[in-house]
Amino acid sequence: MVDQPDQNGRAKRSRSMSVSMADIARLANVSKPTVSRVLNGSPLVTEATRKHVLAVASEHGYAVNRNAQKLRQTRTDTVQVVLDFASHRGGRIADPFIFELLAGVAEALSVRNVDLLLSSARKGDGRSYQDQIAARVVDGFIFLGQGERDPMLRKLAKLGVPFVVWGAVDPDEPYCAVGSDNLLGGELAGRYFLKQGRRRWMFIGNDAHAEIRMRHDGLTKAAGDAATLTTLTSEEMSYVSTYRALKDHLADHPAPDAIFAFSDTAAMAAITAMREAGHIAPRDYSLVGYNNIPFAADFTPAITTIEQETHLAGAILVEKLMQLIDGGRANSTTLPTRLIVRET
Amino acid sequence: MVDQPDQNGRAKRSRSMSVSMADIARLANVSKPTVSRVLNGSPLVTEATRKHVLAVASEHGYAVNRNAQKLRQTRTDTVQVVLDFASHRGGRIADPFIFELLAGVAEALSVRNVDLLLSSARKGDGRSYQDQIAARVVDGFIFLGQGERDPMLRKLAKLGVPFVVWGAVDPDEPYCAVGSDNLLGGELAGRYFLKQGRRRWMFIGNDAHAEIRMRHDGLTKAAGDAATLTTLTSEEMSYVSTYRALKDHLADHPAPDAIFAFSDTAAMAAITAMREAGHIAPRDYSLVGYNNIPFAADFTPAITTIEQETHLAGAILVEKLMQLIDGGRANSTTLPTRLIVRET
DNA sequence: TTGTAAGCGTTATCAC
DNA sequence: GTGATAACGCTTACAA
Repeated sequence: MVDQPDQNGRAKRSRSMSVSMADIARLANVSKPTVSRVLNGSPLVTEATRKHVLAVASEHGYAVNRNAQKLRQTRTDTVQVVLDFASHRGGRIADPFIFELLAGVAEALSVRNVDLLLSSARKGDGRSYQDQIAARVVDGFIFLGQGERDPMLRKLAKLGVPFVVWGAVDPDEPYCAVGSDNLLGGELAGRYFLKQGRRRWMFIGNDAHAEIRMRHDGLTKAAGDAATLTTLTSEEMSYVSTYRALKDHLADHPAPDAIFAFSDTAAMAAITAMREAGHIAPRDYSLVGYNNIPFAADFTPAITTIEQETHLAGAILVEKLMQLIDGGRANSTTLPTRLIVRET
Repeated sequence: MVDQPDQNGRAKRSRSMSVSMADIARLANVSKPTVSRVLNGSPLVTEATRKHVLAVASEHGYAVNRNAQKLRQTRTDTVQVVLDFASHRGGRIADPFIFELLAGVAEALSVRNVDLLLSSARKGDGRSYQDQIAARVVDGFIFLGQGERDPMLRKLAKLGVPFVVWGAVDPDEPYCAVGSDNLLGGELAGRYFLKQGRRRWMFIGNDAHAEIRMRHDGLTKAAGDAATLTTLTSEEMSYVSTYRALKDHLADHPAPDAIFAFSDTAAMAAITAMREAGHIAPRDYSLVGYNNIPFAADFTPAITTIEQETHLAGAILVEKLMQLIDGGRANSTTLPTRLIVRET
C-alpha cells in the first residue's frame, strides 16, 4: 500500500502509511519471495539484487511486519519475564536485588535478539501462562522469584510449558531452577554466629517462599544443639513490615543475640528496630543479611551479608530457557554463595 | 488442526498441538466468525451459542492466536518501555527509583490489558524505534529517563511516532514529557542552604541529562549573588563513580559547605567521601539528595532530600501515551516536588 | 442471529 | 537465482 495520486493530483495514502513487502517487490522489480530472501539473508540471491532490494526497502523505511512473520513461523522469539511487583504495590521499592536480575536477563535476551515481555505475577493456577503459549505470544517464561508458586510451576512443568525459575534449587523439582546455594547461605550465617559465641538466634523471613525456607533450613542445621532459634515472619516482605514485626516482637519477648535476615533491606529494618529497643550491633548481637546490595557496605553499621553471584544469573537463565524451547533438557544449577564479614 | 488417526490407528498431530479457530468452529457446529464474535464479546450472538462455543473452546484449551489477530487489527496493544540499563551494566543497581516508575507503568498497562515490551536503551538516531512501529510490533513508547536523548526524541516527535517521556518538562519540547518539577527541586535545595547560612555550594550531577540540568538551574537561581557554586560531574552516575569523583576533587580543592546531589544514592556516596576527608554533616556542611528513596531516612545521618510524587507517574504516562495512540494530543505535566528535611 | 468469502503480510513449496 | 501460488489463523464486509 503506497502513495497513489488522488483525484486532485495530491498524494494519498490508501489506508495508512504502511508499506508492505509486495510494495517493495513491485518498486524493486522483483517478486515477494525475493524480497523475503534478501531480508532474511538467504545466500541464494545475487549480490546485485540484494543491494538493490535493500536500497529500495531502506528508502521507503520498510520493516517486515512481525505479526505476519510470527503467524507463519513456529517461533515468536519472545520470552515473558514474570516479576513480583505485587509485593511492592502502592509502596516504595527498597530492594534492588530482583532488578539486577532483570537487567541481566534483559541483556542476555537482547544479545540473542529475543524480545522481553514483562509481566507482573498473576495469581491463579497457571492457566494464563498456558494460554500465552497457545496464543503464540511467547515461546517460554522466566520466573524471577519462586515465591509461593511452586505448586503452580509443577503443574506447568507437567504440561510441557518451557520455563525456568530463579529461586530455590531442589532436586525434587520437576523443572529447571537457577538460584544461589540458599542452604549453604544459611549455614554460613549460622557458623558465623557460632564463632561469635551467639546462642539465641532469630531468623527473619517467610518460609512460604522456597528459597527462604532453604536458608532457614541451613541456619537450623548450623544451630544443631548449640543455639536456640526463633522465627519472625512478616507476610509482606518490605522494609516497613519487617521493622514493625520486629518492633512488636521485641515489646514482649527477649531480644535475640543473633539475627539472620532474608535480605539486606530486612537487615536494615532489623538494625533500626533493635537500636530503638536499645540493642546495638555488633555489641549486643550479630547480624547477617542477604544479597550484598550496594548500600549494605555503606550502612551504619556496615552489614555482614551473604553474597550471591547474580551477575551470571541472567545469562544462565536465558541459556537454559533457550535449551528448553529448542526441545532439549535443562538441569537446575546452584550459584556460589559466600559470607562477607563487615561490622555486624 | 486437531488429532487425526494415523495409519496405525494411533492419534497423530498433524503439525503441532495447536488448535485453531476453525477447529473450534467445526467442533461446536458453528462458523468461524461466530467463534470470533463469541471470543470478542459481540452482543449479536445468542446466549446459548455463546455458552456452547465457550465450553468447547475451554475444553480444548483454545486461545486466539494473537499474531493472526494483530495481523488483521490496526492495534498491537503492546507498548515498549525503554529503560537505561546501560548505566548499570556489569555493576550493581543501587538506585531503585527508576524501577518504582517501571512498576507503576507495568501496573497501569496491565489494567488496560496492554502488553509491556521491555527494552534497554540503544544508542542511535531513533531509526530502530520507527522500525518497531513500521513492523507493527508496538503502538508506542514510554521512555523512562530522558538521559541524553533529547535530540533523538525531537526527531521522533517530528515523525509522528507516539511516545511519552519521564524526564525534564520543558515548554520548548515538541513532545509529551512527565516529570517532577526539577527547577523547583533545585530552588528548594538552594533556599534550604541559604537558611543554613551556607555559602560555598556544590552541585553533583551530569548536566547532559536534561532533568538534572534543570535541578542545577534551580540551584543556580537560588544562589544568586549569595553563594558560589561549583559543579562535580561524573560521567557514569553510580554510587562508586560519584564517590571516586568527589574523593579526587577533595584532594586538591577546598570542601564545599553545602552539597546538592542528583540522587539519594549519590548523596550517600558524597557523605562517605566527605566523612573520609574529615567533613561531617550536618556539622560541617548541609546536604540535599533527590528521590527520597526508602533508605534515605534510615541512612546515618538521615538524608534531607527532594521527594517526587512518583506513585502517580506510571498511570499518567500510560494515560497520555494512550491519548497519543488514539490520535489525540497530550500535554506535558509537572508533578509536585517537596523538600523533606532530615538530619543533613 | 448466523454464514460465506475475502484479505491482512508473510514464508514455504515447488516450479522454472 | 527467481517467481507463482498456497497456506498461516484471524476479522471484517456482506449476504442470508
